[in-house]
Amino acid sequence: MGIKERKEREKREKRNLILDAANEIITKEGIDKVSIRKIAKMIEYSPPIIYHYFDNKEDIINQLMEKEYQKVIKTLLSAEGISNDPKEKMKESLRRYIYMALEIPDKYKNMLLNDSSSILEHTSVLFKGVAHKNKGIGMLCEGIKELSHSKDDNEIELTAQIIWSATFGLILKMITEKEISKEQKDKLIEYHIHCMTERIINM
Amino acid sequence: MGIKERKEREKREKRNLILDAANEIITKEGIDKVSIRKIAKMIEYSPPIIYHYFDNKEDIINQLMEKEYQKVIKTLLSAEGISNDPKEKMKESLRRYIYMALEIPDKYKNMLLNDSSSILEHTSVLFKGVAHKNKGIGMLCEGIKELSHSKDDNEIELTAQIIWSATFGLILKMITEKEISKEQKDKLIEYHIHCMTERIINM
DNA sequence: ATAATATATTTAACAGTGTTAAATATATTA
DNA sequence: TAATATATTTAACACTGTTAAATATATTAT
Repeated sequence: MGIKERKEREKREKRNLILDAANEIITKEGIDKVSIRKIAKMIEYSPPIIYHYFDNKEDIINQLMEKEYQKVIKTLLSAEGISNDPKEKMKESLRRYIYMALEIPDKYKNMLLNDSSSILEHTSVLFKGVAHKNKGIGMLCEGIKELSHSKDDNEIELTAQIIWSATFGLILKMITEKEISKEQKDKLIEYHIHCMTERIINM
Repeated sequence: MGIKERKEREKREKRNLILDAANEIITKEGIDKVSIRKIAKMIEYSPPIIYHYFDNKEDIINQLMEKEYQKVIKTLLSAEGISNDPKEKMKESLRRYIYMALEIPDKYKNMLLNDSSSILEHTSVLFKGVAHKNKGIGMLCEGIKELSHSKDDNEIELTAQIIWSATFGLILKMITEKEISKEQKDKLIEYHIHCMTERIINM
C-alpha cells in the first residue's frame, strides 16, 4: 500500500510548495502583498487549486506562522552558549528573543497580533495557568523562580506575564518606529533587560 | 468675501461626513471592513467623490486616527479627580490610559501600529529626546522625576520609554487575547501598574 | 443677463482581490 | 475495460481601490 503514502507525500509537498511561495512573498514584499493569485502564478498552477490544499488564504498564513513560531521557540530552547548564572541566563535569553524577533519583523508582528484561535493556541500568554502550556512563559517562570525571593507560583506567573508583554511591547514599538537608530535601539533593549531582571524581579 | 468661507466650511463638513462614516464602520464592523464604496453608499455619493476630499483610503484612516489620538491625549491631560500624591497620580494615570485604550481596541491598535510618517509624528515614543515632543511621554517623565531618586534626564526618559512600551505591550496582548476573563485582566493591570511604579521606578 | 471659469459630482472603466461551482482531465481501483 | 476517486482548470461572482473623462452645478467676470 505504498501508493497511499506516495499520495500523502505528494500532497504534503504541494502544500509546502504553496507555503514556500507565500513565505517568499512575505519576506520579499511584506505580508499584505500575499495573494492567492500571486502564489498560484509562482507555483505555476491556476488559483483555485490552492483551495484543494488549504481552506482559505488565512489558513495559509496561519500554517506558515505556526511553522515560524516552532522555529523561534526551538532556537530559544536550544539556547547554546548561554551562561550558567541564572541572572545572566535570563538576560541573555531576553536579549536573544528580542533580536530574533527584530530579524523577522513582519512575521513576528503578524504572528503575535493574530487573533485566530488556531494561532492563539500557541501564542497566548495572559490567561491564568499559562505557565504549564506555553513553553516561552514556562521558561520565564523557571528563570524567575531561580532569581526571585517570592515562592508564590501565582505571583511568579504574573511576573512572567508582565515581563513577557513588556518585552513584546518594546519589540513591536521598535518594529513600528523603524527610523530609530541602532544605538538607541541597543540602549533601549539593554535598559529594558536591566529593568526586567534587576528591578521587576529581585524584589 | 463670506462665500469663500462658506465653501471652506462646506468642504470641511463633507470631509467630516466621510470621516464619520468611516468611524461608524470601524466601531460597528472593525477597521478592515472600511471600504471607499461602503463610505460612499453611507453618505449617498458616488465613490470617486471621496478622492476629491482625501488622497486615498489610507489618508482617511490616518486623519481619523489623529482625531482619535487628540481625544485620548486630551482626556488624559485633563485627568479630573486624580489624587495629588505623585505616586497615586502616576498609578491612576496609567490605569486610566489602559482602560481607555481597551474601550477602543480597534482604533488603539491601528493607531499605534500605524507606521505612516504622518501618524508616527504623533505616536513616536522611542527616539532620544522624545520627552520634549510627545505629551504622553512628557507627562510620564514628569511623574517619574517626582518619584525617582535619579536626576539623570537621560535615564528618566529611558525609564519613561520602557514603561510606555511595557504598558503598550500589555494593552495589545489583552486586545489580542480577547477571551481572558475580566478578573484576570484586572489582576494583570494592577500587577503591571505595581511593577511599573513600585519596582521600575523608585530604585 | 450672458459667457467664461472654477468646483463638484458622476459614469465607466482598469486592474486587482478572495472564493465558488461546474467542467474536465488524470490517476486509481474494481 | 469500466467505474470511481482525485487533481486541476475555466468561468464566473462579488468585491476592492483608484483613475480619466464627461457632466452637472455654482461662481465670477463681462
